[in-house]
Amino acid sequence: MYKIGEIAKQAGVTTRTLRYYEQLGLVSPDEITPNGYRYYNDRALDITKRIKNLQHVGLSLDEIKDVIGLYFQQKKELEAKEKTVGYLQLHLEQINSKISLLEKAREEIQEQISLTQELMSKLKSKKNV
Amino acid sequence: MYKIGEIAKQAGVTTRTLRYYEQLGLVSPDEITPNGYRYYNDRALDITKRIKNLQHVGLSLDEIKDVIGLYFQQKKELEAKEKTVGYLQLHLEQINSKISLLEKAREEIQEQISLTQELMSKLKSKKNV
DNA sequence: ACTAACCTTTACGTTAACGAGAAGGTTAAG
DNA sequence: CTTAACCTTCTCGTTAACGTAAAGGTTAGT
Repeated sequence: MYKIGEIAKQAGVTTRTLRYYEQLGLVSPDEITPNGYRYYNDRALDITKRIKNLQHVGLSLDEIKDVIGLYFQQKKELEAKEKTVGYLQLHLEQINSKISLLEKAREEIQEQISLTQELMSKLKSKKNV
Repeated sequence: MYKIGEIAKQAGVTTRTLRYYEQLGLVSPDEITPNGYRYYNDRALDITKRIKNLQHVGLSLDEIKDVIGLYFQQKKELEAKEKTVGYLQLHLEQINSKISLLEKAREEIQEQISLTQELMSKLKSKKNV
């Protein structure tokens, strides 16, 4: 069990952020002692890291709320599995479309790089005459 | 030459957004007539679309401002090419790290999908006894 | 020349995702 | 048993990226 500061440090966020996530229903402490101290487990750390990653690639906390559970399914509940698969596939498409946007960008950048480098070598050969 | 509404429509943004981008120095009209009307060319449309894409994969307008020019280099200026290549490579790394985050997410999702589907088929075979 | 459908600037409003105190209680090591 | 380093709940502030009128000028088709 870790206190909030420990989790925050490991996940690279502030304690404020963790409480805010909790408020949004994204991550919750495993236990809250009578005096109000939050105690987390490793799972909360993983979730927090994943939230950060998804956020970093352009998802809002609101969108993340809809999908974060899909990453950390307990293998117990046997109901409504079909729905789960549906959500997973939707999310997969979302991810894939972002990937292809980024890959397009990457191609363009690489093209610009080689174009520019060609230009530079032409300039250098002129200088070396 | 297109008026602002036309560009907005094509790019899938509002006119407000275009003026806001202009204010940030991201896209400018080709010409502004004496009465204040903005007239754009196709290049502005391309830029706007690219901005939207980059924004969609998690870059802020501030970050975009630093790189958007790299996508639309005029092949004229022959100075400072080395710097340009440097910036391009930095941006490329940025893109690549986002891609790998997304690919990790994708793998996890796919794993969850197959896990869940396995579970479902087990359940179905039980039912069919 | 009329009018719908554009365009302009100015300015206040909104949402998301926290940051930054204030005021005070808790823990853990020496 | 003291004290530094934690933790708590407020509450107000901030930045980004626009939205949304308000009040008025312009264009283009009939």
